[in-house]
Amino acid sequence: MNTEDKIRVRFAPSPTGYIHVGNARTALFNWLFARQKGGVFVLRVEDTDVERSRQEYERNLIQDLRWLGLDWDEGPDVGGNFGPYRQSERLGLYHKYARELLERGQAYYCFCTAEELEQQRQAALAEGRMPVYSGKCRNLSLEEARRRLAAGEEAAIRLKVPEEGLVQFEDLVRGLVEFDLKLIGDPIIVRSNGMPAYNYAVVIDDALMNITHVIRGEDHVSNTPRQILLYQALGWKVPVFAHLSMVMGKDNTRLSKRHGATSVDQFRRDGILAEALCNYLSFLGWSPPEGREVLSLKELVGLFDLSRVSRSAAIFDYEKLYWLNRQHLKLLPPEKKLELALPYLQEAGLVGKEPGPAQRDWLTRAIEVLIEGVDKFSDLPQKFSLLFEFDPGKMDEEARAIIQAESARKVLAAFLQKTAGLKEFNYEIFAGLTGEIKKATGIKGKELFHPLRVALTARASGLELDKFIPLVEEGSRLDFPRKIKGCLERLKEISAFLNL
RNA sequence: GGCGCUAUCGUCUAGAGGCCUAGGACGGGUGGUUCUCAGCCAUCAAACCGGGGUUCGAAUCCCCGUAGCGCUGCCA
Repeated sequence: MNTEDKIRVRFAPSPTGYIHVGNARTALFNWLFARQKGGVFVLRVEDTDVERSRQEYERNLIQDLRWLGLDWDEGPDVGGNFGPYRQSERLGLYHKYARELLERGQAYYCFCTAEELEQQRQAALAEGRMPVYSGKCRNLSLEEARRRLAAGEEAAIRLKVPEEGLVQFEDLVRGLVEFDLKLIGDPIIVRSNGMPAYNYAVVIDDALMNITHVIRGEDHVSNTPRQILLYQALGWKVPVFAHLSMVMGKDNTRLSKRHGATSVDQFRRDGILAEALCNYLSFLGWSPPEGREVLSLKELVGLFDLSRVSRSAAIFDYEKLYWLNRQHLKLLPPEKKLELALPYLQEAGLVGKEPGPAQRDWLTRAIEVLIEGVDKFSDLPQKFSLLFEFDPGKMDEEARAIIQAESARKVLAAFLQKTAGLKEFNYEIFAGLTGEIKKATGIKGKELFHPLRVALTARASGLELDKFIPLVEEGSRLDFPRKIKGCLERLKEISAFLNL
């Protein structure tokens, strides 16, 4: 394969805030396609909207994309042979080709005012027509236009589009799509403030950057004919298009803050794994050929297939994302879990700034057992409260009921009595004692263990006691910011609480 | 309003005319795992938008309707 037909795709966000999962999905699909085909992935920043674009947003964008695990071969931060990669730095290019179109008579200056245009638009809408530009300035000569410009008048530049005919293209996910030229009208390519219009800038950039496949959201389908017309006017090769369906919220409206976390940044802060998010995002409109669904980024690259992308909109399902995250969590080595969990535990005030080896070792084991069934890292501190908190006064109804049952009081009295003089406690002692109580009272199983669980944890449910007891005992000897109470201390408190 | 796109379990989807008694996954229900919760395992319920064609045969192709979404900017 020579460089001429090497696949080149791009992700071209505008830096107007944090990156949304819908856009992240588009970025991912482009990246997967490029990586699988041995192509080039380009990052281009579309910052021509002076009103909304902000320099710092570009940093967020890059940070989010990198966090997701996507990398680009060319972009504003890494350079490349087709730069610059910020539209604001390509203004000269847009003007150059606009001039060419003007001189060839394929574009013209339009002096119509915004008010004038708005009036026509309303009129068209009222009559049920497609609001198409009237063509008022279409036949102004370039000389006259330049005279008026020199005299201080402002003008936008419009592309001269054939009045009738059909524009069609073969969309990789949608098949043949066609539009009637009568409904298109002459689009503005350069605004009167000198900035390029979106539909113009993308074409110049995609063409100059040798983009072969334009993979983007479905909301661009209606822009595509105008862009194709531009390619044709410039005599350039039209790329292949693939339009991805929209991502919706639970109520089938566009995904927004109302629906919960929607930005990549939010998911990262919630403690969702990047790989799980990519895995989930890949299922929005695509499905793997075999049944296996828990897939690494690398596996995704191998399996991805644009021809398997579905055409209908997908609703973002947090439950499935969490499930996938749990699956990816399980696959992580213990050290990695500790590394990722630590900030959340520190934030919650459970762990100090630099935990020593003993604490790290203990935390690693605790995380290993507590992370079962946890959706995301931000839920972990709550789980840790099982170890760090013990307050009989805060027991819920269920726990109280268990501990106050007739047989429970019997078990507890016996257990408390046997542990009264103990200086230390561990699981072996616990197991020995419960054996004795079982023999002495005949109480066993749930009746025996459940009250003891409540006595030791002040909760009705939690870790298996053979895991819980060693963790609490060892944890109580470590110097955490929030002291962990040992079992004997807990028993003393529960004894006082129950008045036994 | 116009134009475009879409339409399979609650959700993501498989399905490219007979392999469909419509498959999988999430979520839900039930049972098991002899301390709980979780996890895990097993199991159940759950869908082809409606109407016409085409065909020996349609979830799959065509038309109409309906619904949803997108676009309809000198935003991107």
